[in-house]
Amino acid sequence: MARYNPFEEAYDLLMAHFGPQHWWPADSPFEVMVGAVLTQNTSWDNVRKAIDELRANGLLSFPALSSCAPEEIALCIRASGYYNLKAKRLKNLLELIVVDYGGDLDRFLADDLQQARERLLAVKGIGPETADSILLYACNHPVFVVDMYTHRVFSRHNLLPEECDYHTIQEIFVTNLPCDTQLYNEYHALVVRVAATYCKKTKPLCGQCPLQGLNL
DNA sequence: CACCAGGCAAGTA
DNA sequence: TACTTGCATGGT
Repeated sequence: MARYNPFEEAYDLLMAHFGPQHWWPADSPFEVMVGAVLTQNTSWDNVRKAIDELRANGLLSFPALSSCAPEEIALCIRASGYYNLKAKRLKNLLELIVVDYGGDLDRFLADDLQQARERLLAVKGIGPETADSILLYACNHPVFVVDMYTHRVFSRHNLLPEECDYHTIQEIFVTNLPCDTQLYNEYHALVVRVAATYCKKTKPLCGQCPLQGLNL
């Protein structure tokens, strides 16, 4: 039986402090995919405004967004920043569904993890975090999502080195945690929550952080 | 006013 | 390979 380790302990502390986060904040897998692109280096408040605007224009479905010109998408997602770039990235993602899955979103959602991840990463504008967010929160694959917050929170608590790339961080977590979609879902959401609450970039340390209770 | 926010790709040397 | 730059809005 596996030993209790700091990464499991951190999860228990975060869960005890914050409770379940009920991620991803979206009404459908397609909305998750759109949000995953829009939230690149962008606050969720701004992303929500953009998504609301897409919804108001009836564009929050694969067929609707597919038949929409990038210029019109850009207008809707203005609030999320980088709007021309992200309109193009959304189009690239939609094109993947058309080319590799015959325009059938459900086929993409049901594809196996390795193939779906390879294909996502081949899309211009989809990097490791965006791909893994889609795989976990839209497809329900057991993928541990890493982001800036993951690195900041855990390096500050000396559980990760200062210099550590995406794949290395991901490996550390998956080798120290059971492979479980629901666990990974809740874990990443809790990391975002604790970072937003107690681990801001400008504030070096916070005594209120529940991870201060880590027993190392 | 400066800085930050759930990245990624392209350019340079 | 390793470092830099562009992309852009809205909140603090």
